Parts: sequence; C-alpha cells; structure tokens
Amino acid sequence: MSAHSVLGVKQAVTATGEGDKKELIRRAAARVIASQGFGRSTIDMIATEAGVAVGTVYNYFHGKDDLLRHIFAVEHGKRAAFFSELEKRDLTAMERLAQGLGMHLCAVAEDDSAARIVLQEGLLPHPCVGEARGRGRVLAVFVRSVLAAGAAAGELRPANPDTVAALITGAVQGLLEAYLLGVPDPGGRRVALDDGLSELLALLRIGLEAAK
Amino acid sequence: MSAHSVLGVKQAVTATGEGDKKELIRRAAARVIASQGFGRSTIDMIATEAGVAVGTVYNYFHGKDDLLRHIFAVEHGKRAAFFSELEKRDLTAMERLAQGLGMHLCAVAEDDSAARIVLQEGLLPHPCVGEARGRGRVLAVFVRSVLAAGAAAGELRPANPDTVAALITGAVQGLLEAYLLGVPDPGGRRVALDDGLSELLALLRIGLEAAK
Amino acid sequence: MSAHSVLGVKQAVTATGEGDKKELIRRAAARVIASQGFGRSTIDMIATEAGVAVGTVYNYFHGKDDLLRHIFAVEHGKRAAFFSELEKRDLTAMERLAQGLGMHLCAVAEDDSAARIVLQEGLLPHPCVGEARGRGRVLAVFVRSVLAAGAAAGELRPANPDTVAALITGAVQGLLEAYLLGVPDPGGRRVALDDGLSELLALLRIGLEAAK
Amino acid sequence: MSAHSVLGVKQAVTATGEGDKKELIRRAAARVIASQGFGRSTIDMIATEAGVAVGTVYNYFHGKDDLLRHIFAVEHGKRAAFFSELEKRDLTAMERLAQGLGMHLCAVAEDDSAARIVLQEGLLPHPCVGEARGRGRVLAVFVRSVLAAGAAAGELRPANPDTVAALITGAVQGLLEAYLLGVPDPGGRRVALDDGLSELLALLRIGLEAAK
DNA sequence: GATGAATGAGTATTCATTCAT
DNA sequence: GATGAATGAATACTCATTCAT
Repeated sequence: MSAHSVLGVKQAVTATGEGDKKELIRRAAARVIASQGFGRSTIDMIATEAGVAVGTVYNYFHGKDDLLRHIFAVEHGKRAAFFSELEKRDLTAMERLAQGLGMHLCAVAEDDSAARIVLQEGLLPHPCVGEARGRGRVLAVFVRSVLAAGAAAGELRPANPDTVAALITGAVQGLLEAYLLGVPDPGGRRVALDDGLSELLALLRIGLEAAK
Repeated sequence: MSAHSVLGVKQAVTATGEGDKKELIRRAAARVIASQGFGRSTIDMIATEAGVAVGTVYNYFHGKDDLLRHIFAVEHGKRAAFFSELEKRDLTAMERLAQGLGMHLCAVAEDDSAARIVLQEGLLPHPCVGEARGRGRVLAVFVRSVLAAGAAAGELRPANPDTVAALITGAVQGLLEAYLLGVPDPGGRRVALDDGLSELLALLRIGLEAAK
Repeated sequence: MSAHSVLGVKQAVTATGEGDKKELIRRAAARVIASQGFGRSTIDMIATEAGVAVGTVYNYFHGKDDLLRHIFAVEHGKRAAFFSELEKRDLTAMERLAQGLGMHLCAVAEDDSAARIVLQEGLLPHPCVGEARGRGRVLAVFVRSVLAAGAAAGELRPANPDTVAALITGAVQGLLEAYLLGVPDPGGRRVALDDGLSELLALLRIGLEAAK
Repeated sequence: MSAHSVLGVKQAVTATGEGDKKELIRRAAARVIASQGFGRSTIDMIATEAGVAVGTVYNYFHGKDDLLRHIFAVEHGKRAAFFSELEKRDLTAMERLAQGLGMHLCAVAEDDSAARIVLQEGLLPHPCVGEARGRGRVLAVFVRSVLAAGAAAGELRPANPDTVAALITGAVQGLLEAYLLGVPDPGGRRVALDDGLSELLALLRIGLEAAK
C-alpha cells in the first residue's frame, strides 16, 4: 500500500452556500438533532441555535419532518454527486471503492452532525425519510454497483453483491460509529478513520480480488 | 465452506418467562417500539398491544425510559451470558467468532423486534440507555477480546483490535439492517443471514488468519 | 394570676382505642396528611404508614374524603364532649374560657397532627368536611356561647359575641400556628402555648370583664 | 371609639396592571383556586376562567406551583410595600397597628380571592410557597416589629412580642375567616370587618398601652 | 377480614404549528 | 420576510378505587 493517506483524496465535497438562511437553519438543525436526537429536538431549540425566530423556520421548511428530510437529502446529494462523477472515471473496482468510501468518511470527518443523524435516524420508520431509508442507502447502492461491475469485468471473484455490499457498508458505518462515539479529539478522529479504512481495504483486496 | 449452516449452532438463547406480566409488557413494548420508533410509541399503544391498562405498565416499569432500558438490558443479558460461556470453551479464535456472531444473528432471526430497537435507538443520546450505549456494544467487546486473544496466541495476524472489531461488528449490523429492511419473509431471512455470515467468515479467514 | 400553668388543667381528653384497626388507620392518615397536606397524600402512603394494605383502608373508610371527614369528626368530638361537660359546671365566664381554650391547646400539644390538618384543610371547600367547615368551628361556637352567657349574666361588658368569638378563636389559632411552625422542640412548645394562653387570658380579663 | 371608620384609611393598594396577560391569568387563577382549593383546581379551569388556551398559561408561568408562588408573592408584595412605607411615618405604635391591620383588611375587602388562598394554602407544606410560608407571615413580622418598637419606646407595656404578634395576627385572620365564610354580601362584609377591627383595637388599647 | 394487582379517568405539561403585527 | 405570542391536540404519568384470591 502506498504511504499516502487514503483520505487524502479530499475534495470540495462540502460546497454549500445556497439560500443563506435556509442553509443556516439546516446546519443549526443538524447540530441540534445530532446532539439530542430527532425526538428530543424542538423547533425552538433549532431556531435558537440558528439565531432566528420560530416562525422563520417555517418560512423555509414545512415543518420538523421536512427539516429532517432536507438534511438527509443534502447528505444524500453530496454522495450521489460524487459517486456518479466517480462512475465516469476510468478506475479499477478497488480504486473506485477506495475513493468512494474515502470520500464518505472524509465528509463525515469534516462535519459529523449530519452523519450522526443519518446513523441515528436512518433506520427509524419516519414517514418523512422515504427513499433515503436505511442509514447507508446511497453508499450501499454505490458499493453494490461497483462490486457487480467488478465481478462482471473479472476483477473481483464472484459473490452475492447485495450481501457483500451490506457487509462493506456496515463495516464503514461501524467504523464511523466507533469513532463518533469513542474518539473525542477531531484530529485523532481523522487518523482513526484513515486507519480503519486502510484496514478494510486491505481485507477486501485480499478477500475479493480475483486471483490473477 | 462446510455444508452445514453456520447458524445451525442454534441454542436456547431465548429462554425467557420470568415475571409473567412484566415479560408480557416488555415484549409488547418491543414490538411497538420496533415498528414505530421510541419517540412515536406511546404508553397507550404499548398497553393496548400488551392487553393491559396503562396503569399496569406503571406497576412494572418506572416509565417509558425504564421500559427502553429494560429492553436493552434483557438483550444485553442474553448476549453477555452466551459470550461469557463461550469464553470457557476450548476453541480457536475463528471458531469463537463464528459461534458468537452466529448466536447474535440467530437471536435476531428468532425475535427481531429487540434487535431493531437496538439498531435504531442504541445510538441516540437517551439518558437512559447508559452503558448499553452503542448499538453493538456487547458484541463489539466480545469480538475485540477474541481478536486480541487470537493475535496474542499467534492465530491471527497482528492488527489494531479496536479497529477490526468495529469493522466486524459493523458488518454484522449491516447484514442485519439490510435484511431487516429488505427481506420480509422470515424463512428467507434466515437463509440470507446465513449466507451473509458465511461470506463474512470467509473474508475474515482469508484476511485475518496468520499464514501458517 | 396564680402561679400554676393554665394548661395544667390537663385531662384524659385523648381517650381513644375503639376499633383497633380503624383507629390505627386514622392516626396514620392524620400523620401523613399533617405532613404532606391532603392533596399530596395518597392512600398508599397512608396504608404504608399504618402498616396495612390499601384494600384494608377501604374496609374501614369509604375513601380518602371519608378519612378526612372522620379525622375532623374525631377532633370535633373530643372538643364537643369536653365543652358540653364544661357547660354543666358552675364557673364564671372567664373560668370557662380559660378551661376551654386550655383544653384545646392541651389536646394539640399532645397530638398535633390532627390540629395541623384542621388548620390546613378546615378552610378548604371540601365537599366532605361539611358541618365541621371552618377551622375552629366547635371552638368558635363554644366561645361564642360563653361570651353571650357571660354578657347576659353581667359578667362581661356587652360586645358583639360573633365578632369577639372570631377574634378569640383566631388568636388561639394564631398561637397554634406560630408554634406549630416555629417551635420544633415539643417540650418548649408546651411552654410557649402556656405563655400565649396566659397572655391572651390577661388581655381578655382586662378588656372584657365588666367593671365591678 | 371615634366615629370614622378605621378602614377609611383606604388607599390605592391594589395598583396592578403590569404585563396584561400575566396579570389576567394571575387573577383568574386566584379566583379559581380561591373557590376550589389549590388541589382541586386544574390548569384547564384556570385557562378557561382567564379566557386563554392552556398553553398560554405556560407561556407566563412555569407550572401550577409557580402560579401559586406568584399569587403569594404579589400579595406579599402589596403588604410589604405598604408596611415599609408605614415605618417611615411618624406615628404611635397603636396608630401604626391600626393602619397596618386596616390596610390588610381593606385589601381583602377589595379582592378576597388571594386572601382566601393565603388563608387556605399558606399553611400547607407546598415546596413552592417557601418564605411566604405561614398564612400571615408578612403581617406577623410587621406586627411584631411595631410591638417591639412600641415597648422599647415605653408606649406599650412589656410583653413577649412574638406571642402577642401571634395573637393579634391570628385574631385578624379569625376575623377574615369568619367573614369570608359567613358574610356573603360584600357591603355587609366591609362593615363586619370594620366592626371587628374596632373591637380588636379597643381591646389592644386597653390591654397593651402602658399606663400613663 | 386482609391483600395488592389491575384499572382507567383525570391532569400537568409539551411543542409543532399558525398568524396578526 | 421576520417575528414570537397564542393555540390546543397529544401524551406521560398518578392515584383513588375495585375485586378476585
């Protein structure tokens, strides 16, 4: 394995900025919900955190559920954009995986509040979460397609791509979870995720790559 | 992979029965919370599901939080008992892993409501969940200790046990999650979990066992 | 004024004992209600304090309200018995007052829980308190009749007996209240009530007795 | 006794008006609690009486207890302001007493709901009533200080001021109680209180003033 | 009689949402 | 657009009372 960090692939994933106020409120909501859980967060808390009045929240969102949906959608969008861009590049399956997972962890390392929410609420039967249901849906879909393509191209040994995608996605979430709960220092957190990703990729290389 | 199911290791994990009413209510609560999420579940729903009056719930639990805590504790207890019993047997690290993870999935396959809750609520900052915090805490601790012991005994190649435990635990949760969300038929679910576990163990055998 | 205590007139006012259990429960209830207030007392607390089961309370009383009514009635009965006996004796108005008020304070000094309750709840619009309404009703009726008789006999100067009875009854309650709230030591409390009563009687002698 | 009413000393004690809504709710609550007792009053009743929604009550008060505390505090405040202003005037002890007690009764005659509450709840062990504990605390403190000062100045004969203050405060409360319970007509009530106060002051003049 | 588990009507309190300013 | 007071439906929890054992 080369010496440089697999998370070094960093890029401006977090380009944001659209409607000032809306974004301001989304971020505030993400912080509050990440720390309290959705059920224990109130619109008042969110408005206070954002420094606006309650009414203002309703000028940008239809309600609490809509706020949650939006947080999921933004997070989803970031990944989807990157993943679809990744599809176009000419890379091996393992390279694609490395970059996709790396980007996922990188985004979390930069702003974990949304990630916490996805982890916490993604499994709950919110009528509002809808298509984003499942904590790593976009990620899982991406991983699955990479695996399927890789197997088709003979790069990877044949295996049920749904199952393996579930394992890989789960492992990444497990990494996140362990370090979101366990590593307080943001600096150390980056390193920890980096280590974990390297370990995971190593396992996959040994276990999945077709014998040449 | 050997021909017999890795989930065949089934055993009477789900011995229950204690205080009739309390257990009745716990189960009903687990079903309701699993399907609605903790925040959207009401004591009335739980009482109705259990076929008792609201007041009766309060004769056995101090409140909604206490119910959740109890559900976690029972689930925790089941695993802990099995894991500690597993420690005493004379097994290789991989065998121990296979049996431990198998039992975990087996318990879920039999009664998934508690598992859903642990998956959903285990990450939330409930003041009540306490030491059980983290969706796979007991499992992670078990996996970590098996890995550490295995590495010390020279059975496994050296690797940061915290990181690898996080990956393995996550992969198992990912498996659960995918199938809890995706496979409606309980029969097929068992098979799916079985497949997933086999795949995971295969990966680990290739990737973790020290070269002989 | 003679040197001996005005409360020395003590007599076995607190003869009780009737139906063992009923009395046991009444006393327990009085203690609980005196310390918590009627509204904050529960049948459970009372049963626990009495060392019986909740159901047992209902074998002797029709409910919480009935319990309160009974406590009032017993207290009322003690005074009424003594007062009516006092009517028969050949005494001056001031002597009668001295003995009546003395007995009242004496009973309180011996067992203040019922007195606290009468003080606290006597004014509340309980549908259950009924005729005992008003914290010092029996006392007031007694005082009023002594005053009226005394004025008729020319012993006391003429004055509206209702008004004066209210003042005297109030003063006695004020005394009780001050010392129930203020003097923790039961011994000192006796002395304090004694002092207060002497002072009150002195005022009344000067202010009410008809000039000879 | 002079011909003019001792309650004639009337003054704008009941200046109110502050935060419209809060005051509106306080008054409604006072009416409800006065007629039902604290324990039997519900927030719904209070909100209905005030003509607002339940939630609105909670926009101004932290809860039922806070409402009670506030009612006590306002009543306390009215007296305290008047009493402290009275201290500054150049008056004899008896004059001070006459005006202080007069103002107390006057305030009650104008708005008896708060007075009923203080009488009813002031003795209960509400954790919320705190320093206002005791039904006539402010009044008692005032009376005591007047007595002590009067005795020091040689205007009054020596006597334990605590005891005498308890007697006087109690007598005033007795008066209130008798007439709050007994005199339905508000006009007659004023006269009755006036009579009672005159009688009390007459007794005190005879009984307490130092022989010249 | 004694017991105490079961009951469910009753209540305090919260909080998403609206809307007049 | 921004505000935040008002709203009232929703919900956790209490506790007097009953009744089968």
